[in-house]
Amino acid sequence: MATERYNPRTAEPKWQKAWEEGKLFETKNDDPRDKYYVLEMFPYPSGRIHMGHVRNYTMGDVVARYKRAKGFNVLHPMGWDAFGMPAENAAMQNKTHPGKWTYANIDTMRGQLKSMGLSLDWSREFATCHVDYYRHQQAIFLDLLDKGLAYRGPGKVNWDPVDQTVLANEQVIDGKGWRSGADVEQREMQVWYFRITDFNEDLVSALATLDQWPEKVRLMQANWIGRSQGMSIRWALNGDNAPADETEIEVFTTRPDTLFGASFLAIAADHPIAKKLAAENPAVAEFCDECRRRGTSVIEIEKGEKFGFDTGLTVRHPLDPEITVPVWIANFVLMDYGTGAIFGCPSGDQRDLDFARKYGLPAVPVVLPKGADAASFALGDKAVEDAGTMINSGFLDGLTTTDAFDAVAKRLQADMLDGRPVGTHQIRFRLKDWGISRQRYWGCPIPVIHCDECGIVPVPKADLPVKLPDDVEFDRPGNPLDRHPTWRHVNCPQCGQAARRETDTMDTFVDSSWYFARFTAPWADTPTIPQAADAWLPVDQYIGGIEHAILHLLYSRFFTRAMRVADHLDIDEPFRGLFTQGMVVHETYRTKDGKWLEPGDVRLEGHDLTRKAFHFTTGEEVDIGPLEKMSKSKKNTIGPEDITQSYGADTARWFMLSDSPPERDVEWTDRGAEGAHRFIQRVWRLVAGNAIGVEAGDWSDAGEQSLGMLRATHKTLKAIGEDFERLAFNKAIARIHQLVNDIAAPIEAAATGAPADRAAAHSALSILVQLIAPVVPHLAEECWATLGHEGLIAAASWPSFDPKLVVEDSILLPVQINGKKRGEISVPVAADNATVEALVLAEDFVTAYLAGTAPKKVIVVPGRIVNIVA
RNA sequence: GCGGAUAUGGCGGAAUUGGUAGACGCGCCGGAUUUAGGUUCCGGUGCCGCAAGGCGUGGGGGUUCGAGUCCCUUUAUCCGCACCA
Repeated sequence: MATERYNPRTAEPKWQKAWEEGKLFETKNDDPRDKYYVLEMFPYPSGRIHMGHVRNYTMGDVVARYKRAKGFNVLHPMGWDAFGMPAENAAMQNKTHPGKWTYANIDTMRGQLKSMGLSLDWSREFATCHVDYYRHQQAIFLDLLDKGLAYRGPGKVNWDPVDQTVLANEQVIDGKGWRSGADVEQREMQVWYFRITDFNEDLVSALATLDQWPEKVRLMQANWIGRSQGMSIRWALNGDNAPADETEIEVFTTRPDTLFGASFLAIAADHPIAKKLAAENPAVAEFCDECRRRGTSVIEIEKGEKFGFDTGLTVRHPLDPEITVPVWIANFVLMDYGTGAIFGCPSGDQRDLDFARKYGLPAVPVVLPKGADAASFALGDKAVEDAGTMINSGFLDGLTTTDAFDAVAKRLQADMLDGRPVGTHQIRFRLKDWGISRQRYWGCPIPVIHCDECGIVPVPKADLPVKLPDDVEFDRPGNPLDRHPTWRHVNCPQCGQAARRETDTMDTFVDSSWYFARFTAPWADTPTIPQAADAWLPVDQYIGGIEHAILHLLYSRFFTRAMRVADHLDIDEPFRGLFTQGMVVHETYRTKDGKWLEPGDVRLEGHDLTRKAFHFTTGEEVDIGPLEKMSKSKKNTIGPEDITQSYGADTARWFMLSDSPPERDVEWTDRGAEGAHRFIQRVWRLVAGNAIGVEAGDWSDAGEQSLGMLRATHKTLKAIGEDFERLAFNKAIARIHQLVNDIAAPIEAAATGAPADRAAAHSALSILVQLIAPVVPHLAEECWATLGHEGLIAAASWPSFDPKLVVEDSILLPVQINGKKRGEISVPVAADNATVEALVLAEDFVTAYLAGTAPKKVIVVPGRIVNIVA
């Protein structure tokens, strides 16, 4: 009798209901078992769940279900990173309120996630845009203000002069405002900062403790924080034409050894001296404005043309006052880095060399590269950035670059300028303080009040929350909080005089910098319950996209430290294990006139190289484009419901983890999804088709074929546990395929055999179902019940492998002759090298090769390989 | 520009530490069953060659008994760069 096909459309909702009614995934804080906290980066409620989410949350769910089966008290929560710009854009476009749009999206997406069968604790769900969340964030802000970790200072923003609004970098397209098209200006204003640089040394050194983070991410963070050792050197300005009160320019350098190669000083357009010069000289002002117009993002500056302006000022060389060096303003020098001034050494730095060549500044070689001839060496188009021997450098000549560094340091620390050393050793960081002010509505209001009498006054904690007003309009650009008729007008909490609320809201990265702590006690009327946070944290396994490798993860690490200062928790690092998963990509389709088409609009014909695409309705031939991250703009998205409705959530889950290693991109293909579904049906046939014959029992008397089947099963069980621990899902899935291939025939034979064989088949099938349960939980429940097990598999313990069943007594060793495989030999596992060597040399194919000559050497790698050098 | 990564059959990929390259899946070819098709089952499938055999992990060079893996060099592609989340 043919087994009926497994029907996910009826099975999946049934088991989801059973889990929910049994409250299987609701986690208690007072559970005595060991904790395990698995967290996926929570989603921004953009509208619908996409395949990237499915992949991310499936990975987390496999870990959660596996760890739960292993006996841990697992915390696996879900929430919404719900503040942000897209909600305001939607509000402008659709004449709705950002909150309404956001909460509607959350409802949709929650439903989609639930249909995925994720083992989430929904009782801890929250959205960061809800006042019950952001009121606590305001409390934390006040604590940080109190501890000196939040402050207000000058900052630069993109200003759209037509829309009269601040723009995000994303909203600046080729230097123009995205809506107005106006040239964007850089404007300085007072903004709020978090003092992340207070922790820069710790943030970089503690990276060494994060041994369960990808090496790549740790490196990216270290480079981002950018610790560098060097010297701060003061250059005395030559007096006659220097601006008032300016006597020197301080420069930070990591290469004081190349000081004799200095041919100019370059300062940033925002350097105080440049500003003073600009105030007097329109040509300087024009040049500085031009620098600001070119944009300030690193990428624009580094890629763009380097240009400079000769100020006419000169400075005296710190090692030889006879030498004077001109001072330029240059667009590639940033006020944010170091001191906002550099000394240009054309021979030792490619950028400086290009600059010197462009403006006819001298370029004298000071480092002789290793192996170069001193007499003939000349500087070409390439600067010498590597170590070497000093030349043309006065008292440094002949020293190595390292020794020259020390010699210069010694000298400059002894030399005095205005009673202070000319040079001092310094450690500098590239990391800047975190600017958190956003001139937007849909964010957490910064809880301070500006009073003409008292200055900046924190909102008293008793007055929290500072709630966002609901009655706002998005009919024009700018921050609705600024033009709200009443919201900003309050009395000063200190003096009672009329005062103004801060209308800046916080960067949404603040919201996501502590949500993982909030999940440990989301009901608390304080930001955290410190005991709960300390018990659950750090997150044991955090999973998310590599795009967050720097900002979100660094901010969270900072926030954890800041919250410790404010006594909200007491841990070192927020995330013990980190995994960064790859994207889900899909082919793109465009008509000949360049319009994007959805996969559903396209009909594919042919195979591989001959493959062509045609527009479904017009029949027009369509260009098949490259694999791209699924995105609305390129219309190459596949929604999870497309799959769940036809194949079920398990198919989507299985496919998302198949084939591609989880850290790499995976391509969504219909064929792949079909393959995943085929496998699900295959497992169902194997289980349901044999369920009548098998039953639990003693299999110790089972036949050799049945025991072989159990050996294969237990070996796989052992290996899969290791795969899941390492998040090697693709390998686990390959192994499960292999196992099903191996045991399908023995199962069928055993199911109609002796009681011991039928018991063996029952045992093997039960283990197989448990192995797939973390990935395809609905199918596993259906199979589990069909095999006659009581209770839900979601609540069952992970099986343990039988050590007797995973060892072999003989092993097949490959035999190489001169490094080429020529045959195999079966040897006892216990055999020593001499025995193996003797056995190998007696083999026919070996003696035939050697033809009577003695081998030069025989290498036996126990358990691995034998190589004969003839 | 700076920083980071990747490269293996027709395709996605596997190969714990330097030890059988191509597991597993997709696709394709052949067969069986059913047949309206799909499904299902069995066999084959790196390349060249009739075969013996040879060649094969982006290219070039090196270390080693042995290299996808280590070293040098080179090419191509991808990602991040501080107000997108």
